[in-house]
Amino acid sequence: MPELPDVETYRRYLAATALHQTIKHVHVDAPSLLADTTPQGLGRALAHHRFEGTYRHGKYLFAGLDSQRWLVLHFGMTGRLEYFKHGRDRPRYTQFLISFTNGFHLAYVAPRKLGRLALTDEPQVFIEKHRLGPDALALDMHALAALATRRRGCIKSWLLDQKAIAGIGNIYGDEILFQARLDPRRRLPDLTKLEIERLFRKMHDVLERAVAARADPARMPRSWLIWNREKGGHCPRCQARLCRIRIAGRTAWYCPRCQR
DNA sequence: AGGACGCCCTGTTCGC
DNA sequence: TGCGAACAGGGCGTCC
Repeated sequence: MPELPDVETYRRYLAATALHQTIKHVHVDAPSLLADTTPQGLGRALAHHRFEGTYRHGKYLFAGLDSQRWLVLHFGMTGRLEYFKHGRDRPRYTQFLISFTNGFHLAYVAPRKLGRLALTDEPQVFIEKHRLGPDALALDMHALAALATRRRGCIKSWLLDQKAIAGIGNIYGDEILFQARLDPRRRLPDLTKLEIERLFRKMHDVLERAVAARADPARMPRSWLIWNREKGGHCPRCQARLCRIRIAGRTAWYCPRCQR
C-alpha cells in the first residue's frame, strides 16, 4: 500500500500524534528491518530525545529528533504506523515500538517485514546516498519533461523507478497512466510533448487527490481505475474488459481501448 | 541503459 | 472441501 499518498498520510499522522514528547525507550522486534544500525544504536539515538519535525521524500518518511539526527522509515508493501496508549491495543505484527514518557506508544507495524528503518544526519544525505529521484509532487512540468528525454525504456517502468521519480508505486502508476490515457508499454522517446504534459497533469492530479483522500480508496472517485483493478475488472470509462500484463516484474492493469 | 529474475517475508487467494 | 501454488501495492543485487 505505501506509496507517496500513503506515506504522506503517515507523515501527517506522526506529526499530529508523536511530536514533542520525550521518548522513554524503544523496542525492536525485527532486527532484519534495520539498515546500517542495530537495536542498541537505534535505542541510543532515540531514548531521552523528542521528535521535533517530519519530512517526506517519495515513499520515505523522516522523523527529526531534537539531537539533529533523523529516524528514516520505509514501509515496504505492508507497513503502517499506529499510535496507542494501552498495551492491549498494541497491533499485531508490531516490529518496532517507540514508548513515550506520556504513556503512549508509536508502533511501526509490518506483517511482511519488507520495510526498512535507518538513521541519518540529514534527509538530503540519505536521499543522495540512495540516489532517489525528485519527489513526484515536487516536480514541475519542465523538470518532468527534462527527465523524460533522458530515458528510453517503457513509461511504466520509468514511473516506478524511484531513482527516476520518487513516490509512485504500482497502484498509482496504473492510475496515472489510465487517467493520462497512455498505454503502459509506450516507450518514452515515442511520447509527444502533449502526451508528456498530459502525463504530468494527471500525475499531479492523481497524487494530490489521493493525498486529500488520505490514501483511502473508498474516498476516491468511482471513475478511478483503482476500483476496478481486479480480475474481471472493467474500464470505468468505456466498460471494456481491463487487460492485465507483467511489466518490470509487476502486474500492470490498463484499458486496451482508452489507453494508447 | 534497462529488462528479467530471484530474493527478502508472510498472509491471502487461486486453481486443481 | 483441502491443499499447495501463486500472488500481493517495494526494493535490491545480479546477470544479460
